[in-house]
Amino acid sequence: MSRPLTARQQHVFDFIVKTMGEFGYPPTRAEIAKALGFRSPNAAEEHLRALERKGVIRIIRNTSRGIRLPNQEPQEALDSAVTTLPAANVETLPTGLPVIGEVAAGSPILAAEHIDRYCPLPAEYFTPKADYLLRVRGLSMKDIGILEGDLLAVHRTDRVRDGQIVVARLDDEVTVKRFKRQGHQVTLFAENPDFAPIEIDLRFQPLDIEGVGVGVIRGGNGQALG
Amino acid sequence: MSRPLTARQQHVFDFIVKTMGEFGYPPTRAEIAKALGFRSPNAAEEHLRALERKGVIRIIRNTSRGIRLPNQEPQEALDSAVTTLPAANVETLPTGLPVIGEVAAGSPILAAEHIDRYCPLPAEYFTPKADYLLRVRGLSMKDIGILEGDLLAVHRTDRVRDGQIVVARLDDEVTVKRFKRQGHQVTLFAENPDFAPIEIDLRFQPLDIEGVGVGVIRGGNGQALG
DNA sequence: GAACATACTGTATACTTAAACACTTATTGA
DNA sequence: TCAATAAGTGTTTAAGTATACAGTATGTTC
Repeated sequence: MSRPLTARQQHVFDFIVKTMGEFGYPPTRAEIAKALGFRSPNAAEEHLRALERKGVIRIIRNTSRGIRLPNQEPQEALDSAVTTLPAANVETLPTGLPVIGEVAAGSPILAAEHIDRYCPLPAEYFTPKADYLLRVRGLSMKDIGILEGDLLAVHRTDRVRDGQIVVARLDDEVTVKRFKRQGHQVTLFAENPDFAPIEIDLRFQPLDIEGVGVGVIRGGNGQALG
Repeated sequence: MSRPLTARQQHVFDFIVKTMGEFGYPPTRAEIAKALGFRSPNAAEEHLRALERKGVIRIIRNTSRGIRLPNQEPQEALDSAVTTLPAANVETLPTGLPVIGEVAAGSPILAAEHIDRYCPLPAEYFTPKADYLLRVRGLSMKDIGILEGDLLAVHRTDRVRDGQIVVARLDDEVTVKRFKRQGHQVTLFAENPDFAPIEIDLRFQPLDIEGVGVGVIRGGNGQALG
């Protein structure tokens, strides 16, 4: 661990947290300066650099309000907002896990029109909890028993570990693979000798991790087994 | 209340929610345009105006990333949503499907002492309906995606057709195989080259068919996927 | 058939913001 | 006492961003 924050750095950090809680987005340098009484936005800039060096925030370069708190987990609250909001908009009150079919390019997985139906299984049946069921296309994961048409239970997160089965978005296509990372280099392994691993250099190619696989369901849609 | 969102407006809204969950701050007009495939940031601007008119977001004027979700407000609402949903499920789901672990020699499958627990899924989720879930031992069916530890949903019947996945009792052992019959001769095929088919002559050897496989569930008992 | 909303393309402009550079002052530890 | 760190002021600039204005096309409603 690095050194603790100075009193002034703590003030800046507290203001960031307070702003994000109050407004839903981080402050600018100018806003920090005004709140803390600095006459120059550069004072805020240098405080942010110090906070980043000490690991309590992350700065996204050249991005307005590009401040992230790695410690905080807004994932849960916002995730449930995703799943409850469509329910509020739609007249029906579906229970259970949404089943996601085809995912159109450029659109988020949980968009309402992707939802085929609901599977009457509580999210907590799986650990960590499942957020949706993704209908699997292709046989690239057949060697670990994930076949065409299966429903993959997915827990939404972008924090994944080596060896996990991940749902990733690559060139706007959603794919299921085994994840491995070495520095900038990510390898997505199929579990089928007919499919080559996919290599991604995170510096040049974007990779969105949609979640990790936490379960599989086959059958139940009228289709025969085998 | 105002009119519901159009499909496209829902896409934009979903992207905002996703971005806030993923990065901790809302997107810019340009980021929305890029994600949704617009060539002009003005398309995003006008969608944001529409979303604000319909009350699902609030726009802070002349502020970068100045988008707020009024729904995101209270921790209470989200917490109660989380806590009430499982409760609703418990009420609606009476018992669910019994999960059968080890089956002792000489005893019927559905004997009470074999029941590990219950899976909160209605029998009718599968077709034909499932009567119980059998925990699979061994990898003899791995080529059709039935692995060690999986739960095989079983419909109780002794009328089976060629090619079906059956639960059979052979020498008081319960086994899962693919069924094929020619006159007196029954062949039980494994789906794994390491296992040889089992030949049974019904005139000399008893074969009890316990049921047919109608589905598979993996995960959900705390075990990791993959 | 006119009026209106949705859903965009394309361009332009002014404000917002991040971030570099130059410099000052005080405090701390070697 | 020297060097490093913290905590600033003040200015500048390029990039990021919101937002207005002018169109086009396609539906839906009265």
